[in-house]
Amino acid sequence: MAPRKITIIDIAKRLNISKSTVSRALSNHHSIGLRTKMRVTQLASELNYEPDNRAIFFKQRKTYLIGLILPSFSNTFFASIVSGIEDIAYQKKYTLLLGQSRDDQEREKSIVETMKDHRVDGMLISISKNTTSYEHFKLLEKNNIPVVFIDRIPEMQNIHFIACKLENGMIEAVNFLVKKGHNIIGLINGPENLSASKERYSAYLKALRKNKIKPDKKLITCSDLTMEGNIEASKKLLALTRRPTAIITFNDYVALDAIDYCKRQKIKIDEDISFVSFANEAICNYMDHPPIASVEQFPYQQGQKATEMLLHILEEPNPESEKTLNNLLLPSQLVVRRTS
Amino acid sequence: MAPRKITIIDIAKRLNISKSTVSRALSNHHSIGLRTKMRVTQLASELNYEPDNRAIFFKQRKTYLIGLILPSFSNTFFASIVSGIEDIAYQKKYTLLLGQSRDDQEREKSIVETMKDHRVDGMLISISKNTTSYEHFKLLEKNNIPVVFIDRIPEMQNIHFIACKLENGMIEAVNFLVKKGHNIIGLINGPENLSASKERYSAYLKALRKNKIKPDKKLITCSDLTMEGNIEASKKLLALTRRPTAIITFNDYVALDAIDYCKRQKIKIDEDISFVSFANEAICNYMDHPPIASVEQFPYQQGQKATEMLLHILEEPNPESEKTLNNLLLPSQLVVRRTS
DNA sequence: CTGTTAGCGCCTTCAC
DNA sequence: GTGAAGGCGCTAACAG
Repeated sequence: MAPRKITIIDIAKRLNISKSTVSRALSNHHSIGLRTKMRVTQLASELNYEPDNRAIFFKQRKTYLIGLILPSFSNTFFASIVSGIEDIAYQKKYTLLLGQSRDDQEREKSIVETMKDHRVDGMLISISKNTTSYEHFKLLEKNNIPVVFIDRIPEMQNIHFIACKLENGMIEAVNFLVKKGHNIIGLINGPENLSASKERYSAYLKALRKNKIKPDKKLITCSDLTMEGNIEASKKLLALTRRPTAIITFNDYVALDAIDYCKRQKIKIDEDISFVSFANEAICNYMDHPPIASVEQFPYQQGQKATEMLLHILEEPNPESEKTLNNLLLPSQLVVRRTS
Repeated sequence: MAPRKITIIDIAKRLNISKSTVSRALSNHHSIGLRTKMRVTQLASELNYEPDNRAIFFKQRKTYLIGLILPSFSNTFFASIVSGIEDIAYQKKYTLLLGQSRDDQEREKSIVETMKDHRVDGMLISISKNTTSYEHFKLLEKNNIPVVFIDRIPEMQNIHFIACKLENGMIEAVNFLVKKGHNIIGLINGPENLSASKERYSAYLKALRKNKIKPDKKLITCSDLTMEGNIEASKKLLALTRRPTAIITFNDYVALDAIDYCKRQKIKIDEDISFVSFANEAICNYMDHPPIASVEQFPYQQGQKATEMLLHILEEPNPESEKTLNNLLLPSQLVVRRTS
């Protein structure tokens, strides 16, 4: 049991006044005499009195806590999301509760429950790539805890979410490569259950068709986004007799592993093969042979918008009956890297 | 005001029993009849009853919340610290409150206050590189909120902390370079007020002396760790008439900027100049010319140890009078990169 | 076995 | 201007 701290009752006793007076004095209520107000604030600071927010929030049935669950923080994409979220939340006096799912559905579930138990006012979630059951999210709905999903969205009805529209980025990517003369363009996609993968996939097909290129199933593969998976996928595409001259990857990290693999196989980057990826990670600018272009997904902005959306929902407690859905798709954008 | 949720009182009323009975039934107290226990749990789940942890913690004067403040999450060093922390905290049912100081003292201060207001049980802090006043940390002490500092430690007396001992790493680094034939070895250090910088500095001098190399002030410079600062520092060292053949940098990111600068100046990496750095960031393995060696600082382990330390303090509420100090210095370790 | 009561720290009517 | 009383949701000491 933590040690007791100074409360308004302690102050009241010492001053021989009632706790309500102390309360009012501290919150600068107009109907309190200047003298008592002074005495109270004086003593309060002497005793190092600190109001207990929890008691207040408790009464208000509010915590000013937002639960945030991401697969991981180790890549800068998610780190940027966090920054965007934090900047908005911080302004509005909300604090973030943090959890990494590690792409583990059970862990995600358990974190959701913990945060629910902490009575967070709302949640921001980017789902794990292995999440296939959505029971834990429905639990939140039951508990009237609003959720805004970010970037990795579950396939559920009636949810709030924000994501980056990948279709246009993928089309720009394909167009870019075609313009450079490529017509055998491979795709290393992400886990199939992610909506982000499905979106890339269909946009890829659409873009090829627009460019009158017949899709070749052999040129399409998936990775689980581990280094091993990335290398495995690269191996598969590069071993084809009809080898691609360009590959579009799920994100920059996949591309980096693929490029590394090529180098070890003495396949020359930007000559034998070119890479275009997603995420536009800044670290790639330090590479000698980064992907020549990358689709920017604006993680910082996604984080900001998601938070604004959530706060909007929180501040506007409209009746259940007319629950309005909030969702937003920011357009992505192909960024061509400066050639060094 | 958030909507009211089901409470034990609601259950008690419907069942015509007292709320204490409900409370006991729910927490599986031995002295409750099986029948009532059944009825209670039954109704509870029907009504989607969810206990309010806050009321419980409120009584216990505990929150199971740990405040975490880091300069940023965008670099993987801090991301690893977070992972280490989270893994331990998660096991012990503690949840993390998150804040980024952005290396801004005022922001750090304000986050500390917010977390104090949320009555976190304890805090883990890696201080901002611009923090020079420690008032906000003393405030925490006054409030009996224990703090364990991680990696970036303020120069205060009587604090708990964990860091990585850099002296041995720096000495290994210098020895390594000397063995490779270098005797003009530069240093790009970090902000001077960081203890981590001071430690590198004195270890650097010590190591040179051990190797009978006379230190040259011109070969030592500092960066504020921004890209501009890193480049500025590189410029300065490389413009020397007695140009270093090797440079040790504060961390990998500094080295990357320096290497980038060299390349643009047509200074050949690993021929004209070699780099050794700190942090051993995995991303460097993708580079064509990463620093040839880097001092591993074990951020994940630091995070783990810090959390264990904090939890130990929390669970062992020994009287103020005999407050024991906890601190730990993990040894660092020079890691030589595979040459590709 | 179960009910009553009190209290965690604060705010907020309602009185005077 | 100030005090008294009640309640937020829950647990626990004390009675039966």
